[in-house]
Amino acid sequence: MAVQVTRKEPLVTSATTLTARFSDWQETGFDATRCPIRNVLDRLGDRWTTLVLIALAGRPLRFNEIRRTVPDISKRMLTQTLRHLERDGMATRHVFPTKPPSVEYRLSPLGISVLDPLSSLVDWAENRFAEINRARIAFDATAGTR
Amino acid sequence: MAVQVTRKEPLVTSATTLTARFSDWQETGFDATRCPIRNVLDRLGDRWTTLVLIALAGRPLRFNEIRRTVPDISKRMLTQTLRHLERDGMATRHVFPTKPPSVEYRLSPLGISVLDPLSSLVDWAENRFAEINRARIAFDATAGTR
DNA sequence: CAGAATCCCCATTGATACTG
DNA sequence: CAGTATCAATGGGGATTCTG
Repeated sequence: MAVQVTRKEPLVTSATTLTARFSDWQETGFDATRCPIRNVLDRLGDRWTTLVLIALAGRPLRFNEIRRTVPDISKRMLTQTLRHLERDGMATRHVFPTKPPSVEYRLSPLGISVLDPLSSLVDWAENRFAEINRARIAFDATAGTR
Repeated sequence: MAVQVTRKEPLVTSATTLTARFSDWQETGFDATRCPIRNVLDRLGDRWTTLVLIALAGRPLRFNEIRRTVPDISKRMLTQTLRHLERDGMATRHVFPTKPPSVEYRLSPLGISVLDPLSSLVDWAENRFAEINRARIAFDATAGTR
C-alpha cells in the first residue's frame, strides 16, 4: 500500500520528499484535521484568500481599502476571508475607536511567512502561463477527434 | 491607485515582487484568462489536483492505481482531474491496447516542474501546521467574547 | 479496466437589506 | 466605515448506472 517508490531516480528532489510524506497522510485517510494539504492548502486554494494575502503583503490595509484592492470581492466574502485569516493566525485585526470606526488588517509573522512559498508558486504560474495556454489550445483543438 | 507601497522596508523580499505584479493583474480586473493566480492557482487549489499531482510524483500510475492512492476520490472526479492535468500539459496519457485496457498517466516536464514550488508550500504547511492549530484553538476559545 | 453519462445535493458564493 | 443577517443561485462534487 501507500505510494510505492520503485523508481530509482526520482523525478526531482522534491518529488521524493513529497511522496514519502504523502504515505504518512495516506495512512490517516487524509483526515482533514491532520493532513496539512487538506487542512491548510484547501484554505489557501479558496477563491479569495490568496488575493487578500497578496493585497496585505504591501502594507496593512483597512477593510474598504482591501475591497478597492480586490475589486470584485463582496463585503460578505471579504469579512469571511479575513476572519479565516485571523483565526488561522495569519492576520491581526486592529480597531481604531474613531467615528466612524476604522479597522486595520495586518499580516502576522505567520502570514508573512507564507508569502515566500506562495511567491514561488506565483512565479511558477507566471513563467509557465504561456506554456499552459498553448497546451490548452492544442488539447482543445484535438478534442473532437478523441 | 493599485496597491500603494508606501512602506520603506517591505515585509519580505517576496512581498515586494508580489505586490508589484499584483498591480498588473489588478489592472486587468483579474481577468481569469490573463491573471495567472486566478487561472492557474484556482486549478491547483481544487479538491483533488494537488493530491493527484503528488501521487504521480513518485512514478507513473494507472487509473485505478491512482484511485487506490487517493482513496476517497470518485472515478468521476479522478477522470475530470486527469483531463484537466492533461489539458494543461501537466500529465500525459498512454493507452496500452491490452484487454481489458490499461491506461497509464505520467507527469510531463511541466507537471514535474510544479512539484518544486508545490513542495515549498507543502513544507510551509507542515512546518506551520501546529502553529496554525494553536491559533485556531485560541481564536475559537474567545469567539463568544468577541 | 477505464471510463462516459446522468441525476441530484449541498456548500460556496453573490446580492440585498439592515446596523452600531 | 465596517460590518451582520438573510435569501437566492450556481456549480462542484458524489452516487449510480452503463459500456467498449
